[in-house]
Amino acid sequence: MTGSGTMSDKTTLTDAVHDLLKKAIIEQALKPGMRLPEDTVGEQFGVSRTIVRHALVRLENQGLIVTRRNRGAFVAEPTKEEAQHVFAVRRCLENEVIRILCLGIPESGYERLEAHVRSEQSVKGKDGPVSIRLAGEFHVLLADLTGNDVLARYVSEVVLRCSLIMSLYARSHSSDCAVDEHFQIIEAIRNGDAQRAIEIMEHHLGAVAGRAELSPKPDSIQSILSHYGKELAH
Amino acid sequence: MTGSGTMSDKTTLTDAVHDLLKKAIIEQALKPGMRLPEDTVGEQFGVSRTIVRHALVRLENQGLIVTRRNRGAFVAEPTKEEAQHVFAVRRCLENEVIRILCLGIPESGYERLEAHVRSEQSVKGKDGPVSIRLAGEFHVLLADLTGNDVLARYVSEVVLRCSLIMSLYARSHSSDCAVDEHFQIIEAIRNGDAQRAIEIMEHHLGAVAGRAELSPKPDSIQSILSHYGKELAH
DNA sequence: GGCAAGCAAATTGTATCCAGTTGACGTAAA
DNA sequence: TTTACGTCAACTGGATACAATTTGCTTGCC
Repeated sequence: MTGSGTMSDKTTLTDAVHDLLKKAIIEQALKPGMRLPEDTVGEQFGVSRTIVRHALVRLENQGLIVTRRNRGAFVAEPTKEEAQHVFAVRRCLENEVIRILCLGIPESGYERLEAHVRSEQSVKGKDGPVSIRLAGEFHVLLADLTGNDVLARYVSEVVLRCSLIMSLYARSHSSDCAVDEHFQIIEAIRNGDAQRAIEIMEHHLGAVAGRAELSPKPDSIQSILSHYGKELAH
Repeated sequence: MTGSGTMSDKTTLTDAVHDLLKKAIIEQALKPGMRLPEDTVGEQFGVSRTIVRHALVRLENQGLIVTRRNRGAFVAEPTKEEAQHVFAVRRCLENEVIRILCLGIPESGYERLEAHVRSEQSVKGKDGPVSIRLAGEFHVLLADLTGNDVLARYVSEVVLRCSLIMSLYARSHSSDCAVDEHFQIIEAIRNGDAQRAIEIMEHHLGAVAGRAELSPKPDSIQSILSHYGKELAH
């Protein structure tokens, strides 16, 4: 994460719990569909339900969990349809990022990018969850470099959701977001060739999405059971 | 009072308060910079601080308010820089919407769009706030028609923020989002000419943004006062 | 007269408490 | 054996109560 320093003095408890849960979800410690009772979570972190609830509200807004009335919170299980929606938005946003970066990039940009990719390489194939998280953070870093906070925030959200999606549907986790392609993206930006940079990014995201088995058909309970429903309807 | 409207049966109280505050902000009943003490708001709506807090968290996530630690919540006052960021993201997202719609649009789509624009016309020049809200909702409706919920949600957010921005910086409210242009957009989509549709949308959003006086320089308190600070520093 | 320290009011941050709802288990009847 | 019903435990939705922090004002000193 960007600011992994001491967070206890400036941020509120809610923020801390929120970050922890987010990380746990991304790193698949909390698997999709898993229940998140407020009591249990609060007990685990040593805070009261109030805090947990606030954190859950935020996570829901980010699409990482879903809540059902009087039932509580569950780690989101995006349908394949929803997953495609997220990927579509991500492509759109990240293309914009590339477009902006090709127009100009802060001095320290390349340094930070390359440093990040190197750190990705260092854990490549070793720690799955951390690898996934770092891969995502590369894209967030790109978005940050645009200087557009709004854009960066949305990119961050969709990248996170993509991580969740990949944990559900990806065939192989270890090689997510091939590091080579990250280098290629940096290079394309350095050359200022927006057209080519976007092509690479599209290919890159396509590869990531392709690693997930997102058949065009949705797989929601409703749509699955809709085929069987007729038998009962008679 | 809880009473204004039948909201209490399906949606949760938090949702109701959230919607009410959102509407109040968009319609400029709550002006940028205005404080939103939890007690006061809760008292006004007849709910406790707990509910208000949840609503505020959501509003903050949507960028409509900002909160400062131990200070409370304030209606957001986007700087001109931030405003440009929002507009940039909006352009990006809405172009994607157009692109998708040009590939295909639900049967009832044109009907709903035209009905909406007609309702826009009916209040044109009469009720400022409502007019602004309807104008925004046209764009949200467009996004909804893509069938991509994630995209629709983000569009909804940036449109809302744009409404807030316009209330801060727009020279003239009444003619926001010229209705004619909305018709043109519908027509372009009907023709399936994505290129031209995007052009129109770009022009349309450009016109909206142009109506706001967004000078390229940021206008944060710091940057403004930095010019005056010298006199005191001597 | 201006500045700093200190006190008091207001407001948020957090915890605890009560009530309403949901799902599950167990029991009884067909 | 299966189905229907009734009870119950667990949990969330919401409200209230307490603690910590900030702010504005007052007071005293330079």
